[in-house]
Amino acid sequence: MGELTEDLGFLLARVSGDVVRATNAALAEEGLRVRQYAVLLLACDSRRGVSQRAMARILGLDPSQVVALVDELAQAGLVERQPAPTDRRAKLVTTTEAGHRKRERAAVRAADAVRGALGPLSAAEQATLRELLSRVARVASHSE
Amino acid sequence: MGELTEDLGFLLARVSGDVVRATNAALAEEGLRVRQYAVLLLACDSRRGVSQRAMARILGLDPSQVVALVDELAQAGLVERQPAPTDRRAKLVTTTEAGHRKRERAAVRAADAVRGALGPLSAAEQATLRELLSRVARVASHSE
DNA sequence: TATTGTTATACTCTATAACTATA
DNA sequence: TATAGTTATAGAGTATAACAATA
Repeated sequence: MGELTEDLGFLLARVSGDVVRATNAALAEEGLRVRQYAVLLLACDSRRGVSQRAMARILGLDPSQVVALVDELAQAGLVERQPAPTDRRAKLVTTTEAGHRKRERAAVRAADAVRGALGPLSAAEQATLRELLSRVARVASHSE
Repeated sequence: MGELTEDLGFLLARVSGDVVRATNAALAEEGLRVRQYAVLLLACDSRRGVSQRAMARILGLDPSQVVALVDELAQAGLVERQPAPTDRRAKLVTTTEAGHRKRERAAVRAADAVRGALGPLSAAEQATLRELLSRVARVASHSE
């Protein structure tokens, strides 16, 4: 074990890659990839829909990438674009009935995959990890 | 804040993405990307050189991806492929003088970038993060 | 002038399959 | 028969720039 394996940047990328791989494999049975699943979740958990710009900020993606993801989900009948009442430039993404059902099934598979990939850590340690990362992510979502 | 922002898989991918982005930007001044930097580090920290297969296992990459990375570093004069004495199939990757100097400069920039990207966490919290992730990564490196 | 959504383009990363030479 | 390195290819992810409609 050399210095690389103690590098925090490397470790994040390494573990994240494994977790994304495992999650993608699990979600494939529902016809979804992690990115699409994340967009679906954001739409599901919002009352009146989310603008694509807001999604991009939360996801850490370029707005143009969100367009493609919403396109795919819309084509699959899982989400819909609706005109925003207050701002005619914006479109709010909302979830269809099928989208909500899909999300339920996908959430179970995704959670299992993540838990499996992080097997070496106890539930308490996974909670610690979640707390630390969410602090970093929260700052990033605000400043972008 | 909905359920997505509490999802451990999402948080890992989100933070990892930001850190890789920041590190790539910092390493660009040395003409390197994180992947190349990781390979350079592995070669630097080995006495007699590392096989590409071993690198692939540690990095969590397909062996064919390592070929391309070593090609790029070799073309830049930073590493060299040498025949393995014990196994004529294998080639050991070693570092040149220029490679060692490049690594020194790159390491400073990379460390700064990671520390900056994880700014919301104290040094102790970053150490906790490192310890947790290294346990997961260690298991993954063995089983693949 | 700035912002939302969008299209387009190029580049990097990821996933597979196949081939060669050795073991 | 299995392993190390390699080549090739297609698909997913990332990074920019530009544009129309609207604020």
